[in-house]
Amino acid sequence: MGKGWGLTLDNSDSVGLFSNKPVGFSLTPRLNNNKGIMFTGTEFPVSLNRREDHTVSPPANEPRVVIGEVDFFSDNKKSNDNIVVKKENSPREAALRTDSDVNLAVLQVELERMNAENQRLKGMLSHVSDNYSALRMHIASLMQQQEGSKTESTQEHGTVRVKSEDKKHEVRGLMVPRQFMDLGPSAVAETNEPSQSSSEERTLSVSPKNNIDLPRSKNLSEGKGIDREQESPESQAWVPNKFPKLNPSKPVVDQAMEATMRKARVSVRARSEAPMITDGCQWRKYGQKMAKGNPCPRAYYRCTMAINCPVRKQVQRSAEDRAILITTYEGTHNHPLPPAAMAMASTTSAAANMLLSGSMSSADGIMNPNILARAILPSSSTMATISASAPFPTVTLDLTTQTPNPLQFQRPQTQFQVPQNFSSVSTPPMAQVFGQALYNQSKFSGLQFSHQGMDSAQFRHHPSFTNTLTATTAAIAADPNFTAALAAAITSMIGGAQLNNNNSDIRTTTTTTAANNNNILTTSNKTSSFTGN
DNA sequence: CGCCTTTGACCAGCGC
DNA sequence: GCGCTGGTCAAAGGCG
Repeated sequence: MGKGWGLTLDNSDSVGLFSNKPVGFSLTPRLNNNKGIMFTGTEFPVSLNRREDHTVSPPANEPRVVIGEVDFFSDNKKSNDNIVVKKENSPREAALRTDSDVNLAVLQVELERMNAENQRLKGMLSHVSDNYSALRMHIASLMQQQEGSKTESTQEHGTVRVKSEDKKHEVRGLMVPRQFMDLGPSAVAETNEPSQSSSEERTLSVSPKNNIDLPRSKNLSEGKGIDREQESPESQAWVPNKFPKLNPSKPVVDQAMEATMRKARVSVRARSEAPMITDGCQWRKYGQKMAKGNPCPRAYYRCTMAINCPVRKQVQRSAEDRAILITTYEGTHNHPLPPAAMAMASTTSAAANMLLSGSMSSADGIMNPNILARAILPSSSTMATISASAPFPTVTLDLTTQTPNPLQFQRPQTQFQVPQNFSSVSTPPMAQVFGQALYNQSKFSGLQFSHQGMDSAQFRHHPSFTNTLTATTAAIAADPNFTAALAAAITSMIGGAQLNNNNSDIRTTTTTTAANNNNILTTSNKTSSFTGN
Protein backbone atom coordinates (compact mmCIF):
# COMPACT_ATOMS: atom_id res chain seq x y z
CA MET A 1 0.00 0.00 0.00
CA GLY A 2 1.77 3.06 -1.15
CA LYS A 3 1.05 6.51 -2.32
CA GLY A 4 -1.56 7.38 -4.81
CA TRP A 5 -4.67 6.99 -2.72
CA GLY A 6 -6.91 9.45 -1.02
CA LEU A 7 -10.35 10.58 -0.10
CA THR A 8 -12.70 12.84 -1.93
CA LEU A 9 -14.99 14.97 0.18
CA ASP A 10 -17.69 17.20 -1.06
CA ASN A 11 -20.75 18.97 0.25
CA SER A 12 -23.14 16.26 -0.72
CA ASP A 13 -22.46 14.14 2.33
CA SER A 14 -20.54 11.70 0.28
CA VAL A 15 -17.11 10.37 0.81
CA GLY A 16 -15.32 8.97 -2.13
CA LEU A 17 -12.13 7.05 -2.49
CA PHE A 18 -9.77 7.24 -5.37
CA SER A 19 -6.77 5.17 -5.87
CA ASN A 20 -4.41 4.19 -8.56
CA LYS A 21 -4.98 0.68 -7.45
CA PRO A 22 -7.86 -1.54 -8.36
CA VAL A 23 -11.24 -0.91 -6.83
CA GLY A 24 -11.55 -2.45 -3.44
CA PHE A 25 -8.72 -0.57 -1.91
CA SER A 26 -9.40 0.07 1.72
CA LEU A 27 -8.00 2.38 4.32
CA THR A 28 -6.03 1.23 7.25
CA PRO A 29 -4.78 3.33 10.15
CA ARG A 30 -1.51 1.61 10.27
CA LEU A 31 -0.25 4.04 7.76
CA ASN A 32 -0.33 6.78 10.32
CA ASN A 33 1.88 5.51 13.05
CA ASN A 34 -0.73 6.05 15.75
CA LYS A 35 -0.81 9.79 15.29
CA GLY A 36 -3.67 10.37 13.02
CA ILE A 37 -4.16 12.26 9.82
CA MET A 38 -6.26 15.26 9.17
CA PHE A 39 -7.74 15.88 5.81
CA THR A 40 -8.87 19.23 4.63
CA GLY A 41 -10.78 19.99 1.54
CA THR A 42 -12.72 22.60 -0.24
CA GLU A 43 -16.30 23.32 -0.91
CA PHE A 44 -15.93 21.45 -4.12
CA PRO A 45 -15.09 17.82 -4.62
CA VAL A 46 -11.36 17.52 -4.52
CA SER A 47 -8.89 14.79 -4.11
CA LEU A 48 -6.93 14.63 -0.90
CA ASN A 49 -3.63 12.91 -1.03
CA ARG A 50 -1.66 11.34 1.70
CA ARG A 51 1.65 12.85 2.53
CA GLU A 52 4.50 11.57 4.51
CA ASP A 53 3.99 14.15 7.24
CA HIS A 54 0.52 12.85 7.83
CA THR A 55 -1.16 15.98 6.62
CA VAL A 56 -3.07 16.50 3.47
CA SER A 57 -3.49 19.73 1.64
CA PRO A 58 -5.87 20.52 -1.16
CA PRO A 59 -4.60 21.61 -4.51
CA ALA A 60 -3.18 25.07 -4.42
CA ASN A 61 -5.66 26.47 -6.87
CA GLU A 62 -8.63 25.44 -4.74
CA PRO A 63 -10.18 27.68 -2.08
CA ARG A 64 -9.11 26.42 1.29
CA VAL A 65 -12.31 25.85 3.10
CA VAL A 66 -12.27 23.14 5.67
CA ILE A 67 -15.25 20.94 5.30
CA GLY A 68 -14.18 17.92 7.19
CA GLU A 69 -11.51 15.88 8.68
CA VAL A 70 -10.65 12.30 9.05
CA ASP A 71 -8.78 11.18 12.08
CA PHE A 72 -7.04 7.91 12.30
CA PHE A 73 -6.68 6.55 15.76
CA SER A 74 -4.67 3.48 15.33
CA ASP A 75 -3.32 3.36 18.85
CA ASN A 76 -1.28 0.28 18.14
CA LYS A 77 -4.39 -1.53 17.09
CA LYS A 78 -4.52 -3.26 13.86
CA SER A 79 -7.22 -3.05 11.33
CA ASN A 80 -10.15 -2.45 13.62
CA ASP A 81 -9.41 1.15 14.50
CA ASN A 82 -11.92 3.83 14.02
CA ILE A 83 -12.01 6.58 11.52
CA VAL A 84 -13.98 9.55 12.69
CA VAL A 85 -15.36 11.73 9.99
CA LYS A 86 -16.18 15.22 11.10
CA LYS A 87 -17.70 18.15 9.39
CA GLU A 88 -17.00 21.46 10.98
CA ASN A 89 -20.24 22.91 9.73
CA SER A 90 -22.23 19.98 11.05
CA PRO A 91 -22.70 18.59 14.57
CA ARG A 92 -23.02 15.09 13.33
CA GLU A 93 -20.40 12.52 13.91
CA ALA A 94 -20.18 8.95 12.85
CA ALA A 95 -18.02 6.13 13.90
CA LEU A 96 -16.61 4.12 11.08
CA ARG A 97 -14.67 0.96 10.94
CA THR A 98 -11.45 1.20 9.09
CA ASP A 99 -11.37 -2.42 8.15
CA SER A 100 -14.45 -1.99 6.11
CA ASP A 101 -14.76 -0.58 2.72
CA VAL A 102 -15.09 3.15 2.42
CA ASN A 103 -18.58 2.42 1.24
CA LEU A 104 -19.33 2.03 4.90
CA ALA A 105 -18.68 5.71 5.31
CA VAL A 106 -21.11 6.45 2.56
CA LEU A 107 -23.66 4.22 4.18
CA GLN A 108 -23.07 5.93 7.49
CA VAL A 109 -23.80 9.31 6.04
CA GLU A 110 -26.85 7.92 4.34
CA LEU A 111 -27.99 6.42 7.60
CA GLU A 112 -27.70 9.75 9.30
CA ARG A 113 -29.75 11.35 6.63
CA MET A 114 -32.38 8.64 6.89
CA ASN A 115 -32.46 8.93 10.65
CA ALA A 116 -33.15 12.61 10.35
CA GLU A 117 -35.93 11.80 7.96
CA ASN A 118 -37.19 9.14 10.32
CA GLN A 119 -37.45 11.66 13.08
CA ARG A 120 -39.36 13.98 10.83
CA LEU A 121 -41.73 11.23 9.74
CA LYS A 122 -42.12 10.11 13.32
CA GLY A 123 -43.28 13.55 14.22
CA MET A 124 -45.69 13.56 11.34
CA LEU A 125 -47.01 10.18 12.34
CA SER A 126 -47.52 11.28 15.89
CA HIS A 127 -49.38 14.31 14.67
CA VAL A 128 -51.63 12.26 12.45
CA SER A 129 -52.26 9.80 15.22
CA ASP A 130 -53.23 12.53 17.61
CA ASN A 131 -55.57 14.00 15.07
CA TYR A 132 -57.05 10.59 14.46
CA SER A 133 -57.65 10.04 18.16
CA ALA A 134 -59.21 13.44 18.50
CA LEU A 135 -61.44 12.78 15.54
CA ARG A 136 -62.57 9.50 16.96
CA MET A 137 -63.41 11.08 20.24
CA HIS A 138 -65.31 13.77 18.44
CA ILE A 139 -67.26 11.24 16.47
CA ALA A 140 -67.99 9.34 19.63
CA SER A 141 -69.31 12.51 21.13
CA LEU A 142 -71.50 13.13 18.12
CA MET A 143 -72.72 9.58 18.28
CA GLN A 144 -73.56 10.03 21.89
CA GLN A 145 -75.63 13.07 21.10
CA GLN A 146 -77.29 11.31 18.25
CA GLU A 147 -78.11 8.32 20.38
CA GLY A 148 -79.55 10.57 23.00
CA SER A 149 -82.03 11.94 20.52
CA LYS A 150 -83.26 8.54 19.54
CA THR A 151 -85.68 6.37 21.36
CA GLU A 152 -84.37 3.68 23.60
CA SER A 153 -86.42 1.00 22.01
CA THR A 154 -84.41 0.93 18.87
CA GLN A 155 -83.70 -2.56 17.83
CA GLU A 156 -82.30 -3.19 14.45
CA HIS A 157 -81.48 -6.45 12.79
CA GLY A 158 -81.93 -8.39 15.92
CA THR A 159 -79.42 -6.39 17.87
CA VAL A 160 -79.99 -5.59 21.51
CA ARG A 161 -79.62 -1.97 22.50
CA VAL A 162 -78.47 -1.11 25.95
CA LYS A 163 -80.56 1.18 28.01
CA SER A 164 -79.21 4.68 27.87
CA GLU A 165 -78.85 5.18 31.57
CA ASP A 166 -75.14 5.33 31.30
CA LYS A 167 -74.20 7.24 28.24
CA LYS A 168 -70.59 7.23 29.14
CA HIS A 169 -70.46 3.51 29.12
CA GLU A 170 -72.48 3.40 25.99
CA VAL A 171 -69.92 5.53 24.25
CA ARG A 172 -67.28 3.23 25.49
CA GLY A 173 -69.31 0.37 24.26
CA LEU A 174 -69.24 1.93 20.89
CA MET A 175 -65.57 2.45 21.07
CA VAL A 176 -63.88 -0.35 22.85
CA PRO A 177 -65.27 -3.36 21.09
CA ARG A 178 -64.82 -1.66 17.81
CA GLN A 179 -61.22 -1.19 18.57
CA PHE A 180 -60.86 -4.73 19.64
CA MET A 181 -62.60 -5.91 16.57
CA ASP A 182 -61.78 -3.60 13.82
CA LEU A 183 -58.72 -1.52 14.03
CA GLY A 184 -58.84 -0.71 10.43
CA PRO A 185 -58.94 2.71 8.97
CA SER A 186 -62.55 2.33 8.01
CA ALA A 187 -63.68 2.49 11.58
CA VAL A 188 -64.56 6.13 11.43
CA ALA A 189 -66.55 5.80 8.29
CA GLU A 190 -68.46 2.91 9.71
CA THR A 191 -69.16 4.75 12.88
CA ASN A 192 -70.76 7.42 10.85
CA GLU A 193 -73.07 4.92 9.35
CA PRO A 194 -74.40 2.92 12.22
CA SER A 195 -77.26 1.55 10.24
CA GLN A 196 -75.04 0.18 7.56
CA SER A 197 -74.05 -3.39 7.55
CA SER A 198 -71.05 -2.81 9.68
CA SER A 199 -69.17 -5.74 10.98
CA GLU A 200 -70.66 -5.72 14.43
CA GLU A 201 -74.20 -5.64 13.22
CA ARG A 202 -73.49 -8.27 10.72
CA THR A 203 -72.11 -10.35 13.47
CA LEU A 204 -74.94 -9.63 15.80
CA SER A 205 -77.61 -10.11 13.26
CA VAL A 206 -79.83 -13.02 14.02
CA SER A 207 -79.15 -14.81 10.87
CA PRO A 208 -79.41 -18.53 10.37
CA LYS A 209 -76.13 -18.39 8.56
CA ASN A 210 -74.40 -17.30 11.66
CA ASN A 211 -75.59 -20.30 13.49
CA ILE A 212 -73.82 -22.60 11.13
CA ASP A 213 -70.24 -23.41 11.41
CA LEU A 214 -69.66 -22.82 7.79
CA PRO A 215 -66.20 -24.25 7.45
CA ARG A 216 -67.45 -27.47 8.84
CA SER A 217 -70.93 -27.32 7.45
CA LYS A 218 -72.50 -29.71 5.05
CA ASN A 219 -72.38 -27.01 2.45
CA LEU A 220 -68.67 -27.29 2.41
CA SER A 221 -68.49 -30.99 2.72
CA GLU A 222 -70.70 -31.55 -0.25
CA GLY A 223 -67.87 -31.10 -2.61
CA LYS A 224 -65.38 -28.79 -4.09
CA GLY A 225 -67.69 -27.38 -6.67
CA ILE A 226 -69.71 -25.33 -4.26
CA ASP A 227 -70.26 -21.69 -4.82
CA ARG A 228 -68.30 -20.03 -2.09
CA GLU A 229 -70.22 -16.85 -2.57
CA GLN A 230 -73.06 -18.54 -0.75
CA GLU A 231 -71.11 -18.61 2.45
CA SER A 232 -72.40 -15.36 3.81
CA PRO A 233 -70.90 -13.08 1.23
CA GLU A 234 -71.59 -9.89 3.11
CA SER A 235 -70.17 -10.94 6.38
CA GLN A 236 -66.69 -11.16 7.63
CA ALA A 237 -67.19 -14.86 7.65
CA TRP A 238 -64.47 -17.19 6.74
CA VAL A 239 -63.77 -16.88 3.10
CA PRO A 240 -60.99 -18.23 1.00
CA ASN A 241 -57.88 -16.20 1.03
CA LYS A 242 -58.65 -14.13 -1.97
CA PHE A 243 -60.17 -10.81 -2.64
CA PRO A 244 -63.91 -11.06 -2.47
CA LYS A 245 -66.10 -9.74 -5.18
CA LEU A 246 -67.01 -6.14 -4.84
CA ASN A 247 -70.18 -5.43 -3.02
CA PRO A 248 -72.13 -2.83 -4.94
CA SER A 249 -73.72 -1.58 -1.74
CA LYS A 250 -70.42 -0.43 -0.38
CA PRO A 251 -67.93 2.02 -1.79
CA VAL A 252 -65.19 0.47 -3.76
CA VAL A 253 -62.64 2.29 -1.69
CA ASP A 254 -64.02 0.83 1.51
CA GLN A 255 -64.02 -2.63 0.13
CA ALA A 256 -60.51 -2.26 -1.11
CA MET A 257 -59.61 -1.00 2.32
CA GLU A 258 -61.17 -4.01 3.96
CA ALA A 259 -59.56 -6.36 1.55
CA THR A 260 -56.20 -4.80 2.14
CA MET A 261 -56.74 -4.91 5.87
CA ARG A 262 -57.53 -8.56 5.65
CA LYS A 263 -54.50 -9.12 3.55
CA ALA A 264 -52.20 -7.38 5.94
CA ARG A 265 -50.18 -9.82 7.94
CA VAL A 266 -48.32 -9.53 11.14
CA SER A 267 -45.58 -11.98 11.77
CA VAL A 268 -44.32 -12.49 15.29
CA ARG A 269 -40.97 -14.08 15.84
CA ALA A 270 -40.47 -15.44 19.31
CA ARG A 271 -38.33 -18.04 20.89
CA SER A 272 -40.45 -20.87 22.09
CA GLU A 273 -40.05 -24.56 22.56
CA ALA A 274 -43.77 -25.03 22.45
CA PRO A 275 -45.33 -25.96 19.13
CA MET A 276 -47.40 -22.82 19.29
CA ILE A 277 -47.15 -19.63 21.28
CA THR A 278 -49.93 -19.02 23.74
CA ASP A 279 -51.82 -16.00 22.54
CA GLY A 280 -55.03 -16.58 24.40
CA CYS A 281 -57.11 -17.46 21.40
CA GLN A 282 -58.48 -20.82 20.46
CA TRP A 283 -57.37 -22.21 17.17
CA ARG A 284 -58.18 -25.14 15.03
CA LYS A 285 -55.61 -26.56 12.75
CA TYR A 286 -56.87 -26.96 9.25
CA GLY A 287 -53.81 -27.69 7.27
CA GLN A 288 -50.14 -28.26 7.17
CA LYS A 289 -47.76 -27.82 4.34
CA MET A 290 -44.13 -28.05 3.68
CA ALA A 291 -43.00 -24.63 2.68
CA LYS A 292 -40.22 -24.10 0.24
CA GLY A 293 -36.88 -23.41 1.79
CA ASN A 294 -37.82 -24.61 5.24
CA PRO A 295 -37.55 -28.17 6.45
CA CYS A 296 -40.11 -27.44 9.12
CA PRO A 297 -43.73 -27.74 8.10
CA ARG A 298 -46.01 -24.77 8.20
CA ALA A 299 -49.23 -25.24 10.11
CA TYR A 300 -52.39 -23.36 9.36
CA TYR A 301 -54.80 -22.42 12.08
CA ARG A 302 -58.06 -20.55 12.19
CA CYS A 303 -59.65 -18.87 15.13
CA THR A 304 -62.49 -20.88 16.63
CA MET A 305 -63.47 -18.50 19.37
CA ALA A 306 -66.38 -17.26 17.37
CA ILE A 307 -68.32 -18.42 14.40
CA ASN A 308 -66.83 -17.28 11.16
CA CYS A 309 -64.01 -15.39 12.73
CA PRO A 310 -61.79 -14.53 9.79
CA VAL A 311 -58.55 -14.59 11.70
CA ARG A 312 -56.02 -17.17 10.67
CA LYS A 313 -52.51 -17.76 11.64
CA GLN A 314 -49.60 -19.71 10.31
CA VAL A 315 -47.05 -21.26 12.58
CA GLN A 316 -43.68 -22.29 11.39
CA ARG A 317 -40.29 -22.65 12.88
CA SER A 318 -37.51 -20.60 11.48
CA ALA A 319 -35.26 -22.38 9.08
CA GLU A 320 -32.26 -20.58 10.49
CA ASP A 321 -33.03 -21.15 14.13
CA ARG A 322 -35.41 -23.91 15.06
CA ALA A 323 -35.93 -22.35 18.44
CA ILE A 324 -37.62 -19.39 16.84
CA LEU A 325 -41.29 -19.77 16.26
CA ILE A 326 -42.74 -17.61 13.54
CA THR A 327 -46.43 -16.95 13.95
CA THR A 328 -48.12 -15.00 11.22
CA TYR A 329 -51.52 -13.51 11.91
CA GLU A 330 -53.97 -12.41 9.29
CA GLY A 331 -57.31 -10.79 9.73
CA THR A 332 -59.16 -9.13 12.53
CA HIS A 333 -61.22 -10.88 15.15
CA ASN A 334 -64.93 -10.27 14.79
CA HIS A 335 -65.61 -11.07 18.41
CA PRO A 336 -64.51 -9.90 21.82
CA LEU A 337 -61.35 -11.40 23.06
CA PRO A 338 -60.49 -12.78 26.45
CA PRO A 339 -57.95 -10.75 28.35
CA ALA A 340 -55.32 -13.32 27.67
CA ALA A 341 -55.81 -12.89 23.97
CA MET A 342 -56.08 -9.15 24.00
CA ALA A 343 -52.38 -8.51 24.19
CA MET A 344 -51.31 -10.31 21.11
CA ALA A 345 -54.41 -9.33 19.20
CA SER A 346 -53.97 -5.66 19.96
CA THR A 347 -50.31 -5.79 19.19
CA THR A 348 -50.77 -7.49 15.89
CA SER A 349 -53.70 -5.29 15.05
CA ALA A 350 -51.66 -2.26 15.86
CA ALA A 351 -48.91 -3.50 13.65
CA ALA A 352 -51.27 -4.24 10.83
CA ASN A 353 -52.97 -0.93 11.27
CA MET A 354 -49.71 0.90 11.30
CA LEU A 355 -48.54 -1.02 8.32
CA LEU A 356 -51.61 -0.26 6.31
CA SER A 357 -51.85 3.34 7.31
CA GLY A 358 -48.22 3.73 6.52
CA SER A 359 -48.40 2.04 3.21
CA MET A 360 -51.40 4.03 2.25
CA SER A 361 -50.29 7.39 3.37
CA SER A 362 -46.69 7.22 2.52
CA ALA A 363 -45.77 8.66 -0.76
CA ASP A 364 -43.51 5.84 -1.68
CA GLY A 365 -45.64 3.20 -0.10
CA ILE A 366 -42.90 2.06 2.20
CA MET A 367 -43.08 2.72 5.85
CA ASN A 368 -40.08 3.19 7.95
CA PRO A 369 -39.58 0.15 10.13
CA ASN A 370 -38.15 2.15 12.97
CA ILE A 371 -41.25 4.25 13.18
CA LEU A 372 -43.37 1.18 13.12
CA ALA A 373 -41.38 -0.57 15.76
CA ARG A 374 -41.50 2.37 18.08
CA ALA A 375 -45.14 2.93 17.43
CA ILE A 376 -45.99 -0.59 18.40
CA LEU A 377 -43.59 -1.06 21.22
CA PRO A 378 -41.91 2.28 21.49
CA SER A 379 -39.60 1.46 24.31
CA SER A 380 -38.85 -2.13 23.71
CA SER A 381 -36.13 -3.60 21.70
CA THR A 382 -38.63 -5.25 19.46
CA MET A 383 -37.70 -4.96 15.89
CA ALA A 384 -40.32 -4.42 13.27
CA THR A 385 -39.54 -5.05 9.69
CA ILE A 386 -41.71 -4.77 6.67
CA SER A 387 -41.54 -7.08 3.78
CA ALA A 388 -42.23 -5.30 0.57
CA SER A 389 -41.58 -8.31 -1.58
CA ALA A 390 -44.13 -10.50 0.10
CA PRO A 391 -47.39 -11.07 -1.72
CA PHE A 392 -49.16 -9.43 1.19
CA PRO A 393 -48.07 -6.46 3.21
CA THR A 394 -46.37 -8.05 6.15
CA VAL A 395 -44.85 -6.61 9.24
CA THR A 396 -42.59 -8.74 11.35
CA LEU A 397 -42.30 -8.19 15.06
CA ASP A 398 -39.11 -9.74 16.22
CA LEU A 399 -39.35 -10.63 19.88
CA THR A 400 -36.35 -12.86 19.81
CA THR A 401 -33.78 -10.21 20.52
CA GLN A 402 -33.55 -7.95 23.50
CA THR A 403 -30.46 -6.16 22.45
CA PRO A 404 -30.84 -3.04 20.40
CA ASN A 405 -30.18 -3.37 16.77
CA PRO A 406 -26.87 -1.82 15.84
CA LEU A 407 -28.58 0.32 13.31
CA GLN A 408 -30.64 1.93 16.03
CA PHE A 409 -27.58 3.52 17.50
CA GLN A 410 -29.34 6.66 18.53
CA ARG A 411 -31.64 4.84 20.86
CA PRO A 412 -30.86 5.33 24.53
CA GLN A 413 -29.65 2.26 26.28
CA THR A 414 -32.00 2.71 29.18
CA GLN A 415 -35.13 1.92 27.31
CA PHE A 416 -36.72 -1.35 28.25
CA GLN A 417 -33.60 -3.23 28.85
CA VAL A 418 -34.59 -5.68 31.50
CA PRO A 419 -31.71 -5.93 33.92
CA GLN A 420 -30.47 -9.29 35.00
CA ASN A 421 -31.39 -8.63 38.58
CA PHE A 422 -34.59 -6.90 37.78
CA SER A 423 -36.96 -7.24 40.68
CA SER A 424 -40.67 -6.97 40.91
CA VAL A 425 -40.25 -3.58 42.49
CA SER A 426 -39.36 -1.68 39.45
CA THR A 427 -37.77 1.65 39.41
CA PRO A 428 -40.03 4.51 38.52
CA PRO A 429 -38.28 5.28 35.28
CA MET A 430 -38.71 1.72 34.21
CA ALA A 431 -42.35 1.76 35.07
CA GLN A 432 -42.82 5.05 33.37
CA VAL A 433 -41.03 3.96 30.28
CA PHE A 434 -43.02 0.83 29.95
CA GLY A 435 -46.18 2.59 30.89
CA GLN A 436 -45.64 5.10 28.19
CA ALA A 437 -44.89 2.29 25.83
CA LEU A 438 -48.14 0.59 26.61
CA TYR A 439 -50.03 3.79 26.46
CA ASN A 440 -48.55 4.65 23.16
CA GLN A 441 -49.34 1.22 21.96
CA SER A 442 -52.89 1.62 23.06
CA LYS A 443 -53.08 4.80 21.10
CA PHE A 444 -51.79 3.27 17.98
CA SER A 445 -53.71 0.08 18.31
CA GLY A 446 -56.88 1.92 18.99
CA LEU A 447 -57.12 0.59 22.49
CA GLN A 448 -58.67 3.18 24.67
CA PHE A 449 -59.75 2.96 28.18
CA SER A 450 -62.59 5.38 28.27
CA HIS A 451 -60.80 7.73 30.55
CA GLN A 452 -62.07 10.48 28.39
CA GLY A 453 -60.23 13.65 28.87
CA MET A 454 -57.42 11.92 30.62
CA ASP A 455 -54.21 12.65 28.97
CA SER A 456 -51.12 10.56 28.91
CA ALA A 457 -49.68 11.90 32.11
CA GLN A 458 -52.92 11.49 33.97
CA PHE A 459 -53.25 8.00 32.67
CA ARG A 460 -49.83 7.05 33.81
CA HIS A 461 -50.48 8.39 37.26
CA HIS A 462 -53.83 6.76 37.59
CA PRO A 463 -53.86 4.41 40.59
CA SER A 464 -55.01 1.46 38.58
CA PHE A 465 -52.39 2.12 36.05
CA THR A 466 -49.74 2.28 38.70
CA ASN A 467 -50.84 -1.09 39.95
CA THR A 468 -50.85 -2.31 36.44
CA LEU A 469 -47.31 -1.21 36.02
CA THR A 470 -46.32 -3.13 39.07
CA ALA A 471 -47.98 -6.20 37.71
CA THR A 472 -46.45 -5.51 34.38
CA THR A 473 -42.94 -5.27 35.64
CA ALA A 474 -43.49 -8.24 37.90
CA ALA A 475 -44.63 -10.27 34.97
CA ILE A 476 -41.58 -9.36 33.03
CA ALA A 477 -39.34 -10.17 35.90
CA ALA A 478 -40.99 -13.46 36.57
CA ASP A 479 -41.20 -14.75 33.07
CA PRO A 480 -38.08 -15.20 31.03
CA ASN A 481 -40.15 -15.47 27.95
CA PHE A 482 -40.50 -11.96 26.76
CA THR A 483 -43.47 -12.71 24.61
CA ALA A 484 -45.42 -14.23 27.42
CA ALA A 485 -44.40 -11.48 29.76
CA LEU A 486 -45.47 -8.82 27.33
CA ALA A 487 -48.78 -10.52 26.80
CA ALA A 488 -49.35 -10.86 30.50
CA ALA A 489 -48.44 -7.26 31.08
CA ILE A 490 -50.77 -5.83 28.52
CA THR A 491 -53.45 -8.22 29.58
CA SER A 492 -53.23 -7.08 33.14
CA MET A 493 -53.42 -3.51 32.08
CA ILE A 494 -56.41 -3.99 29.88
CA GLY A 495 -58.19 -6.03 32.47
CA GLY A 496 -57.44 -3.53 35.15
CA ALA A 497 -58.57 -0.65 33.07
CA GLN A 498 -61.82 -2.33 32.28
CA LEU A 499 -62.58 -3.32 35.81
CA ASN A 500 -61.52 -0.05 37.22
CA ASN A 501 -63.84 1.67 34.89
CA ASN A 502 -66.79 -0.25 36.19
CA ASN A 503 -67.17 -1.56 32.77
CA SER A 504 -68.95 -4.79 32.28
CA ASP A 505 -66.27 -7.31 31.75
CA ILE A 506 -65.96 -9.38 28.71
CA ARG A 507 -68.37 -11.97 30.02
CA THR A 508 -71.27 -9.58 30.03
CA THR A 509 -73.87 -10.50 27.54
CA THR A 510 -76.96 -8.58 28.42
CA THR A 511 -76.09 -5.02 29.25
CA THR A 512 -73.99 -4.13 26.33
CA THR A 513 -74.65 -1.93 23.43
CA ALA A 514 -75.36 -3.03 19.95
CA ALA A 515 -71.85 -2.23 19.06
CA ASN A 516 -70.55 -4.32 21.85
CA ASN A 517 -70.11 -7.70 20.38
CA ASN A 518 -70.17 -9.46 23.67
CA ASN A 519 -73.56 -10.60 22.56
CA ILE A 520 -72.14 -13.13 20.25
CA LEU A 521 -70.69 -14.95 23.19
CA THR A 522 -74.03 -16.54 23.66
CA THR A 523 -73.75 -18.27 20.36
CA SER A 524 -70.56 -20.07 21.04
CA ASN A 525 -69.97 -22.73 23.56
CA LYS A 526 -66.27 -22.34 23.30
CA THR A 527 -66.29 -18.78 24.41
CA SER A 528 -67.45 -19.86 27.80
CA SER A 529 -64.12 -21.41 28.34
CA PHE A 530 -62.50 -18.12 29.10
CA THR A 531 -65.24 -16.61 31.19
CA GLY A 532 -63.41 -17.72 34.23
CA ASN A 533 -60.46 -15.56 33.44
C1' DC B 1 -70.36 -38.14 20.15
C1' DG B 2 -68.06 -34.09 19.30
C1' DC B 3 -63.89 -31.95 18.57
C1' DC B 4 -59.45 -32.05 16.92
C1' DT B 5 -55.44 -33.39 14.06
C1' DT B 6 -53.61 -35.54 10.10
C1' DT B 7 -52.95 -35.74 5.36
C1' DG B 8 -53.72 -36.21 0.56
C1' DA B 9 -56.04 -33.74 -2.92
C1' DC B 10 -57.72 -29.65 -4.99
C1' DC B 11 -57.49 -24.84 -6.40
C1' DA B 12 -55.61 -20.39 -7.67
C1' DG B 13 -51.88 -17.38 -8.58
C1' DC B 14 -47.64 -16.71 -10.67
C1' DG B 15 -43.55 -17.22 -13.45
C1' DC B 16 -41.48 -19.21 -17.37
C1' DG C 1 -49.82 -24.30 -21.33
C1' DC C 2 -47.17 -26.16 -17.74
C1' DG C 3 -45.07 -26.58 -13.40
C1' DC C 4 -44.33 -24.76 -8.92
C1' DT C 5 -45.98 -23.01 -4.71
C1' DG C 6 -49.05 -21.41 -1.16
C1' DG C 7 -53.43 -21.91 0.71
C1' DT C 8 -57.46 -24.52 1.64
C1' DC C 9 -60.66 -28.38 1.87
C1' DA C 10 -62.49 -32.45 3.74
C1' DA C 11 -62.36 -37.38 4.64
C1' DA C 12 -60.45 -40.33 7.95
C1' DG C 13 -58.95 -41.41 12.27
C1' DG C 14 -57.71 -40.38 17.15
C1' DC C 15 -58.96 -38.86 21.63
C1' DG C 16 -61.46 -37.56 25.76
